[in-house]
Parts: sequence; structure tokens; C-alpha cells
Amino acid sequence: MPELPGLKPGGIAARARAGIAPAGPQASYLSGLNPEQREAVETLEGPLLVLAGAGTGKTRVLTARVAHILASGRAFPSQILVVTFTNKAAREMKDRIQGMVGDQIEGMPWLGTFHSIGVRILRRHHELVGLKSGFTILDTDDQIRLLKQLLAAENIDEKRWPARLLASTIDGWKNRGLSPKDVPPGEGAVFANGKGGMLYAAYQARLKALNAVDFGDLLLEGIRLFRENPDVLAEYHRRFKYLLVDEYQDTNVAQYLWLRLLAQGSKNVCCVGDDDQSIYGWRGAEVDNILRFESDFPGAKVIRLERNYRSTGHILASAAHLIAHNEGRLGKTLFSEGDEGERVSVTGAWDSGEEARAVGEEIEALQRAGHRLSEIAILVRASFQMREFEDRFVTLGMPYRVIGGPRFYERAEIRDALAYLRCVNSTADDLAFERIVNVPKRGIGDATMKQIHDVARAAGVPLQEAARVLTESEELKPKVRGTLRGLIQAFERWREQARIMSHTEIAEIVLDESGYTEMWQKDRSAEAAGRLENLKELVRSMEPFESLPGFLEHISLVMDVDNGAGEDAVQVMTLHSAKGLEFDTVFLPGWEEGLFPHQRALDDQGKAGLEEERRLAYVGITRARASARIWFASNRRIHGMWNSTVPSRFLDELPDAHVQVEESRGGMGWGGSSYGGGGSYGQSRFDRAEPFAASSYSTPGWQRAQTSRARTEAGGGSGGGRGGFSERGGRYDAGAAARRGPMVIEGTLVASSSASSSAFKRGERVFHIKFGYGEITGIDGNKLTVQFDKAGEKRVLETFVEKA
DNA sequence: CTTCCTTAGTTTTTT
DNA sequence: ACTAAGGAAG
Repeated sequence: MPELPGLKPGGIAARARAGIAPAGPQASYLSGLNPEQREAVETLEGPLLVLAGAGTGKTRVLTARVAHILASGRAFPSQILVVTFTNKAAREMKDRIQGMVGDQIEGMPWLGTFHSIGVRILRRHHELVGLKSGFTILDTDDQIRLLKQLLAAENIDEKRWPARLLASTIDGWKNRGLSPKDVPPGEGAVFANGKGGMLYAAYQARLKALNAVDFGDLLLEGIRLFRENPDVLAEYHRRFKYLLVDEYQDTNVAQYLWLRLLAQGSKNVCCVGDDDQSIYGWRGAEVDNILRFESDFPGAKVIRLERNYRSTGHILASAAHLIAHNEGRLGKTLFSEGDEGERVSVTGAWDSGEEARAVGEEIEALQRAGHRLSEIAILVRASFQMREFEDRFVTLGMPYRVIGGPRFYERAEIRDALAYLRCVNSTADDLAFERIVNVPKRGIGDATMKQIHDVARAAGVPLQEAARVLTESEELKPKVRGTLRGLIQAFERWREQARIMSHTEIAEIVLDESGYTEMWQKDRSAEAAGRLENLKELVRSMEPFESLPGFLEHISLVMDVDNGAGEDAVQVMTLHSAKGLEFDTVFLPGWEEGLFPHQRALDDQGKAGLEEERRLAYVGITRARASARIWFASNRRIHGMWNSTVPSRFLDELPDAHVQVEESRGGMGWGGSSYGGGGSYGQSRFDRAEPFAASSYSTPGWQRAQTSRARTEAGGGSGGGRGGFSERGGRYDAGAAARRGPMVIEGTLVASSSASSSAFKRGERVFHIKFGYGEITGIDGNKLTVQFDKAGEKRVLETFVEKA
């Protein structure tokens, strides 16, 4: 841990007196900033909130601000605290600051994630929070294993009260800055009939006994440290002259408390964020933190960055109009001085297969037109949506890259390998030992483990030591005793070797001699080769580190690895992982009720959930520089069952004037032949044989025909009339429904969810192409609830059924 | 202790 | 429909 250079308070003043002037107007880092950005950079004193809309140059402001602080001689590099959320953001920030200030970046140890800075502080003062030096940081697997033991000890049925649930409950408390004694009794009682609070306390006690902390503790213990040791806090107050926080809308309560304690010193705290891009409420982020900034930090100044440099006019206007449906915003209006560009397109597809096919074709066309694939992204709401696109790309031979998904260090083989290394590194790492004691299979199962545990508890020693003692007794069966002794001796041997060999050599020896590599070599499953490759990659990734402990510390905090980007491929990822990125062309598939907004968000969080989903939609659209292409499918398979779906309400919330509704290109136009001529894409024969051929449904023209027919039959409406935004979720009201036209944008009908009155009656028998025959049990606008004979009750658009 | 079968749960993700 | 994880049987 590099110590800080000695601080000489007089130093800065002296420097200033010596004539190192505040940056002049020519300073290179100021050039090209717009007036608001420049104000945000130059407002150094007092609390400042920079509300930076999507694409308004947020990172630029943060980095220029650091450069400005340094150039004006107001602080040493080591006196600036810069906090980000992710390692990726920290890395990016570091690179960009380096680009502006060069080597001075080396003197900035306090640039990092909340957690990495949290560890750094705890390591320096470990004794004050009851930790020994070299404490370990648990990963989620360790956490679960520990909690399972606690549940077993309390005789709590793990079926009814899963350890995972307890883990996330405790995590939630920690996110809110609650230590065991602070948990409201009522809340603590929710888990396991009143034992939740007690289990939390027991968990914390176990962590202390293991000399370990979890991620939440990195902040929580920091808060406790500061509160209980004013002198320590005062030291940091003196140290941090300027504090900068990125993505402030994502902070949770614990992070806010931690930050507020530190900011009480210099008060020069600058938070940058965008309330409209808060999409992590479900993991504890408090939008309230940013909404309340001005009252939390008295005298705070707020600067809005609203000039967008990323997207064209239509895209920006669409996003702005959509997000305006949210209440409880600080309110920003993005504008751009660029072209209007191309309208946001909305296209319907018959099903998710056609959606993937059509998007694939559009991407091929873009490719032919000279667009780079890496400038094209597909942003989905849920990861299961990715598969269909992947399948399609594989068939097309289209290069693609999935971003996100299981990260490198979370893979089982990597965690196993790391557990071996942790055991070599420390005899006291019980959780690591438990993980690998029987991997590969050695015949050391629950029974033997229980014996080891008993000895360990009785003697108050770690498991490895207990195992060693056991092998010297007569307690174990000879065979087990032999293997266990072999393992223990191997660990001792590796530890010896670790003193003289490099950590990469040791890693190879351990993986080889433990039989772990061999286990995967013998494995005939498809993933085995990849896993072996990952193990090699792991050893490679150790090279830049000085020592084994250094490496282990790093990976406990940095769970991602720089996966070599580079090659030209379509980027496929979730909307969440797209935050902060931008592309020329963005495809946004799956805009259907239930999927987006996701039903669970609505069920669990109600209006707040809906607003967060809407922010997610906003994030999605604003990723696009030149082209945003939204899709919805009328049918989607969820959990293996085909469901008829309804277009997302967010489509209705887009502004007419900036949206272009397009014909699906995947189908063959309408009234035409059967699907793709060959119908070879998973449509059943049945689909093709029907007059309701798949392609026809998806075209706005067909829907317009259907809707106007329905309206005519209901005795109302002028065809193609101008429609307003339809209201959702209301009870069925024939009169109102008849008065409302379907939503029309630029003369083209958008599939609307509750536009016209129904041509159907309750109790009527109907036929659906996918679900077969059924009886109508309910009508809501143009949505029917049908009890199908075979498929059960479904909600379907009336345009997809015919009278039986 | 291992193997096979049943069962439950399938939004988003970082540290 | 699928998978992963946990429990019962061998």
C-alpha cells in the first residue's frame, strides 16, 4: 500500500505565491468546453451538483475539473478523491485524466471505486474496526456458504428460508447503512419467523472470527470507523481537499453516508449524475440522493448540462418526450445543435423469430452500406432475448459479441482455482478450503467435513490445521485419512515453494498437482475445453502482479477482466450494461408489455418500478447517435410457452413527429405469400396454411384494416383519424374506446393497445392461430382475455383471433 | 460418497 | 422449455 507523500500545508500556498497561476483561459483542458461545462469545471468551492444529461460530456467535465484543480495549484494529486462505481469507469477516468495531466496521475491514489477506496481506508485502520491485517474479502459464494452454515446451526429449514434470500436481505440492510443493531425490529423479524436480525448479527460475528469482510462492510465499517474515531475522520478531512463523485444517481444510502462524512471536511464535493438514468434502484441505489442533493449539502450549486453532443434531433426529442412521462425528476431538457437526422423507427414483427431475422437483415444491409459492425448494438431488456439474435447471427455468419453475462472471475473453474491459491496464501481461509477440499472428487464428503469442523471448533483453529490434526489421529478411515493427509501436505509443500518461486509458477504447480487441471482434461463435456482455456488465462492475468497476495486482493475487488474488444462485431447486451456507451445504430427489440416494462418491475415496485423501466427506455434510446430502431413482436415464447403480447406503453409515449412506423421487412409485405416463401424459420405448417399468414399480422397496413373494420362494425370512427395517446390499464369503457382512435403517427397506425371498441362479445367462441379454440372471458379495449381449450387463459389482441 | 431424479425458478448487475 | 441445485437411492 503506497503511503501518501507527506503533506506540507504550506506547500500549496507557497506554490501559489511562487506564481503558479490559476489556469488561464488558454488552458488546454478548457478549450472546447461549452459555457455550462466550463462553469462546472471552474466552480471549485463548495458543494456542486452537475446534472449531466445523456451525452452532454459528463466525463469530460470531471476530468477537466481534476486537471483544473491540479493546474491551479489548489491541491496535490493525492488530495483529490475521485469515486466511481465500476472498475471500468475508474479505469476510463484514470486514462482520460492521464491524457490531460500526464504523470501527475501517478500521485493520485484516491481515484477508484467506492469499494476499492473503502478497502484502502480499512487496511490502514483495520485495528480500529476489529480486523487483523490481511483480512479477506468474501465473494458471494463464500457468503452463501457461510450463511448456509448459520441456518443449519439454527435449525432453520433452508428450503423455506433460502440462504440466498438472507444474503440479499442482509445486503439490502448494508446498502441502507444499517448494522445489526440498526435494523428495525419489524424488518429483522421478516426472515425465518423473527430470526432475521439475529442471523445478521451472527453473520457479522462469524465474519469477524474469520477475519473477513463482505462488500457491504467495505463501506459500512468505514462509516463506523469514521463515526467512532473523529481523529481518523479529521485526518481524512485534512487530506481530501476536493471530492468528485461520478454517477451519483447510483449511490445507495451507505455510500451517501460515507461520502457525507468525508465531505464535511472541505465541503468541496462535486457530484455528477443524471436522475433520468437511475436504473439500479433494485440493487439499492437511491434516486433520492440526487434529488435531495441541495438540502443534503447546504449552499449547493446546481449546474445543468443539457447540450447534447451525441444524438440527432429526432432521437433526442423522442427520448425527451418519453422521459417527460416520469414524475419526480429534477427536470432537464436536452437539446442539440446538430441535424434532425433520421426518425426513431418502430417496427412490429409477428414473433421474436421474425424480429431477430428482420434485425439481422437490416444489419446486413447496414454492413453492405459500409457501416462498421462495432457501431451497431442490440440492447435487450432481459438476457434471454439475446439467444434468438445469437442464433440468427450464427446462421448468417455475422460476427457478434455478447457483452456482460457471467464474468470471468465468477466462473466456477476460476473460483475453484482461486480457492486453491487462497488456501496456499493463508491457512486460515476456511471458506476457500471448504470449496476445494473435494474438488476434484477425493472422497472427502459431508461426513469427513463435519469431523474436521468439530475439531476446528473444539480447538479454535482453522480448518486446515484441524484437518492436519485429524490425519494424525485414528479417527478417520485409512483411505480418507491418506487423501486428506496428501492434500494437507501438498498445501504445506506449495507454501514452501511459494517463497522461492514466482506466483505464476506456483499457480501452475498447484493447479497441476492438485489434479484440478486433470479433472477438466478428463471431462468430456462441451465446456471443458473453454474452462481449461480460462485457467490458462487466469495464470496469464497474474503476471502483472508482484505477488500472490497482491493478486488476490486485486481480484476480490475487480471482478472483471479486460476482454479484448477490437474485432468488428455487432454488440449485443442488456440495456443495463449499455449505460455509458454509445453507438451509431441501436436496435431496441422486445418493446412489449410485460417484457418492457417488465412485469416484475411493475408487480414489485408499482409506479416506481414503471418509472425506472421508463428511464431504462430513455437510456436505451439515448445510446444512439444516428439511428434508433425499436421493435416489438406480437408473440413471444416465455418459459417455453408462446404468449401473445401487446406493444409496450412506451411506444405510445413517443412523440408522433419524431417517429417513423415501418413495415416489417422480415415478412413478405402483406396479403402476400406465405412466410418467406419457404416458411422455414420455425413456423408451423399450420401457420402457413392459414389465411392469417404470419407476415400479414405485423404490417401496420393490415392492422389498420382490422382496426377500421372493427370500428366500422362498432358503428363509430372515421378511418385513419388522428389518435391521441391511449390510456392504459383502465377498465373497459365502450364509449371512450369508440371516441379514441388508434394511435396514428404520420398517417401510419401504430399498433395500439386499447384503441378501438371490440368486435367481440364475452362468451363468444374464437380461434387463435397459436392457441387454438377458446372462449372469451373478458374484453379490455382491443385486448381479449380468452380461456383457450388447450393453452389455458391468455390475453391476446383481438386482431389475432377470429370468430370460431 | 456418488449418481440420478425431482423440483423450483427463471429481470436487470457491481463490488 | 430449460437449467441448476438439492434430495433420495444405490
